Amino acid sequence: MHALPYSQNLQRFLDRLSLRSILTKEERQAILSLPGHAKQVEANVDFVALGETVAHSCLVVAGLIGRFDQNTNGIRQITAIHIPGDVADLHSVVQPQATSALQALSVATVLQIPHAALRLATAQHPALAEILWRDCMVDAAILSQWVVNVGRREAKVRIAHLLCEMASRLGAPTAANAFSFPFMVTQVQLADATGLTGVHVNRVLKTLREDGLADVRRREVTVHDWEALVAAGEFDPNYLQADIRPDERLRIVQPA
Amino acid sequence: MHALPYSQNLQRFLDRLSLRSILTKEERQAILSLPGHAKQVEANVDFVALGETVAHSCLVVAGLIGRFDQNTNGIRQITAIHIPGDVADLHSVVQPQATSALQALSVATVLQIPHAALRLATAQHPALAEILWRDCMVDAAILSQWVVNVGRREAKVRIAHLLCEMASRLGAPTAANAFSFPFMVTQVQLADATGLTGVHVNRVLKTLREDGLADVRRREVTVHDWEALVAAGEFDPNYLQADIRPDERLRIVQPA
DNA sequence: CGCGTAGTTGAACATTATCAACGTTCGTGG
DNA sequence: CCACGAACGTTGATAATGTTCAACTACGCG
Repeated sequence: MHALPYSQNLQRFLDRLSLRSILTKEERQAILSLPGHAKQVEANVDFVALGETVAHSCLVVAGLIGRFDQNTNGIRQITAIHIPGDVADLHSVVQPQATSALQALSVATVLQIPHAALRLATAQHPALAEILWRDCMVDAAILSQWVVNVGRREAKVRIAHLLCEMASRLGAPTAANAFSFPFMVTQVQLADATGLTGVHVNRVLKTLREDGLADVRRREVTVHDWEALVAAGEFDPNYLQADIRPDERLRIVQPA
Repeated sequence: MHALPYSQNLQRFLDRLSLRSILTKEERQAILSLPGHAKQVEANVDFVALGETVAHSCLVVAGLIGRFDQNTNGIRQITAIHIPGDVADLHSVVQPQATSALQALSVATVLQIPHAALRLATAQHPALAEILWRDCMVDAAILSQWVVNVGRREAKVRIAHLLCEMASRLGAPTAANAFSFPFMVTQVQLADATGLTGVHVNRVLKTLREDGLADVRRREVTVHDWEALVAAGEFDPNYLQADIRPDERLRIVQPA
């Protein structure tokens, strides 16, 4: 993994927070000063296990991190995909007993930030509690959409929706209607995220390709017609809360 | 609706918070002193609409409140069911623009608590921010299980799981293996919560009845064999985080 | 007693799963 | 740099699960 300068990893997290919250200079500095221990995590290995009590949260530095649950037959369901800049289990600060496992979708790097440091930061800067809380709620809004995706959309729509969501979150779509972006997941992982089987995902991807919407292969998504893909995926990016204007960004505790 | 003494509504919310957090006397008092405006909400009418910016959160006093999303065909998906004592949209304190609609499942009463009051309380008692944040994360853990339910379980298991979850959250299961509890939802709402059709829910409920597991009729669930229902629903109550021992309850900001 | 909502049932159909085989790509060590 | 094995992707045939449509029944409320 290309090692970014240490502070740059935290900068991405700060950027994410700043999308929805206003931070003072001191609060920004507190985020950027968080300590952390970089760790490489292998694909298909839990680095946080179900039921485990953790003492740090994992900032995604590179790669993708999935949140995994399963039914009693061991059939898996991915309930969240975290991208660089996300803290995959920020919720563990207030709820350290894991209710899902965490796994890299392909080899990834995370920065383990001790809860103690996050707690200290929120104690010194009370507004940070609300800012981190808000960050968790963005993930909850995404999760809510996943319920709809898996519960009330057909296979093709589900996959198109997931592709749209990931493209948007990764900041891939530009003015152009066609573009491509790396997406390091297998078809089976795509199936686990959409509640389908690997075989069926394969067939759906084929039709997306044949319809000229998008080509998903070799861990890369090539969108040929973004508008059409958005329509096929019934995608309305509003729930991502990613385009909140600066004057709409929230601040509950007023700066001193 | 039988009008509880006003403070008793907030007491149930405080009870819920106290299940997972330790509150000081002052913090308890701050919760109990929250102002609110009681409001009766009709079934099948959004009292919070998608995209609306709200200025208060709704504590459920009586009845059940559903969080509704839908696909572009208008087919609905219920992503959460809130019971008395829950604040259905506590997240709106930090994210006031609604990403789902709220509706009563049958006529219900809510207490609208102004965000301003909640903000003031958290400003005066910083630990409340973490306590409310934690409360939201309990709902997120439930939401995560709903993704699994809808994505990776068969119809009968889904419905059994939902019944188990609601029974547990309502505090219905006792030492006895058979009991009953009111559950004011229609079969179609059950379908919207599980990602099925009303017709299929009807058939599944019939088999649950024939198998001697549970009888769901006339807005009342009669569990005949709790253990068997738990097995049929692949239900592991751990994710509810409802049985955290007092010494495991969290407190980040230490009392002064 | 009549009307609207909710629940029930059957038959035909659609979507997705399952099973099984085969093809392709990628990474590793010789 | 090539060969090999393992993981990943592709395809067809068949089966299971749940949907749709349509009709009919039961219940609650005025």
